[in-house]
Amino acid sequence: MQYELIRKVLERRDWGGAARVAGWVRTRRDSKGGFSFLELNDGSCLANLQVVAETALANYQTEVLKLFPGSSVAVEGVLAPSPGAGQLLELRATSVTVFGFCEPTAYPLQKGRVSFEVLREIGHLRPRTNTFGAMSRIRNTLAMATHSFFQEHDFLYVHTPIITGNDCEGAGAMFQVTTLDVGNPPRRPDGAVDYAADFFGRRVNLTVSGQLNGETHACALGRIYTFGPTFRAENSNTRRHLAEFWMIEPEIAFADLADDAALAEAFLRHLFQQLLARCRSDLEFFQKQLDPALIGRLETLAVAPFLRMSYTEAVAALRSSGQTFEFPVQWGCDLQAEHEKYLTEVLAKGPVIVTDYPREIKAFYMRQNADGRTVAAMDVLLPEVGEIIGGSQREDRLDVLEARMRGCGLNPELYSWYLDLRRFGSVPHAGFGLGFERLVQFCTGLANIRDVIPFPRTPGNAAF
RNA sequence: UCCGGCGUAGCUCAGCGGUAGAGUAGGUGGCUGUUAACCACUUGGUCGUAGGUUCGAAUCCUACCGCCGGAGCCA
Repeated sequence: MQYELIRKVLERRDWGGAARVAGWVRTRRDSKGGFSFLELNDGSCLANLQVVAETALANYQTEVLKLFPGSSVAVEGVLAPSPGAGQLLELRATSVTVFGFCEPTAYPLQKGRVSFEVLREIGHLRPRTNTFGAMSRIRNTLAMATHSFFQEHDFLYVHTPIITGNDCEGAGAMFQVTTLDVGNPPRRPDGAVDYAADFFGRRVNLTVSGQLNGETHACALGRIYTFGPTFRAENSNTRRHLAEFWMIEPEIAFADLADDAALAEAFLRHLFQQLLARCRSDLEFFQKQLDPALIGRLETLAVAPFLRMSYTEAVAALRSSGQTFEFPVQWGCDLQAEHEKYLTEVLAKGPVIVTDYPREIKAFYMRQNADGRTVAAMDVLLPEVGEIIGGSQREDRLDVLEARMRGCGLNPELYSWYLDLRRFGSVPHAGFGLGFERLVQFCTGLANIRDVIPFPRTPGNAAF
């Protein structure tokens, strides 16, 4: 690499040593004392490098004075301690080479604050801001920490399909994938679209969950996880939903719900620890800008156990809370956002793992408990963000699962491969799905999920 | 999809029936080892779109579009 990262340069103290960097100008301040200051950022860290460019440079008048925010340059120079406040060192330029100028009247990222709403309209430029730089580094660290956690615990990374024929997974509306001419598709004699003529010879969609596929590998290889894109065609317009998001789905064999909850907690704890160790200055930035309690909360969660309660206990706690809710709490009803908010933000003041939900409000594949009315399900709830993990022990008894599917109006014949896992050497197993963007939200304090993914996909919006 | 709020200069916003404003960014000049630099002057707008009410609409009404917040769906 021809250029040294600014993050590395900022750690140096060898005054007089040479350095060569490249990056984008954040601001320029001119001094008639015979030089200009350039704040240079290359994305390697939050901090900028202060470059001192003297009028003696051959291109000072012709080029340096035309470096507005957004311009790209390479700078060669000599490291020196900085006499000014605000930075320890500076690079005294011996040459400034311009890659590209940046027209200030046209470039939307000038020095002042730009709102998140405006930044969403310039998704191709917002990675150049402090906020998106910090978010991107945190997102990267959380992704790598995900792999390190599972790899260190002997999980296999399994790639489940993006295109799926599982047309009744029940996790939400799906995007259809087809090569047929949608304006004039082939039709069967009865007028219905003839999907036998489609690319896969059947109707297929983008996946809403890798879980069913993941179970096949857990029930062969023991411990697996997936980490990939997931798609929901719901018309959701909230700060917590995306049509395309990334989900982490571990699946473990020979495990029950308690093992599943313990895994979720250990995983989250590892993520928080890694983040605190590796992204300190980015976290400090978000703490200063968005949430004064951010780092303290992560530090607590990196060591403290999460509060656990059964759904039945949660309902009892809500009913005796003295709070008036818009939706009255009753055993059997799903917990509303206001209820989850009370549990996490008032009762626990932190994450809560709620287990053993009523069978009727949960998915068909969740294992039925001995009480006959609940299933071995769990949700991990976070303050502000809401549900970040949904998981369960899977129903491993063939007859019980088939009966449950019929009860849900599903045709077991369409799931024969899934039922084979129970037919041939069935084992107790469990798993969960973690919404990666909601995790990034929680770890940055960014209120809107559209600001924690590079290119958000939401109803009516797929620009860039 | 439902409920509510908001669309005015590149950006952040004020104006809420009577000739379109401020800060900031940009330009010019001054000053300065500066750092949200500072001081003076200055460029910049079909007030989201289309109708309507009115002598007169950025301002009131209607519809549509977009954005934001809440709800539902969930991760």
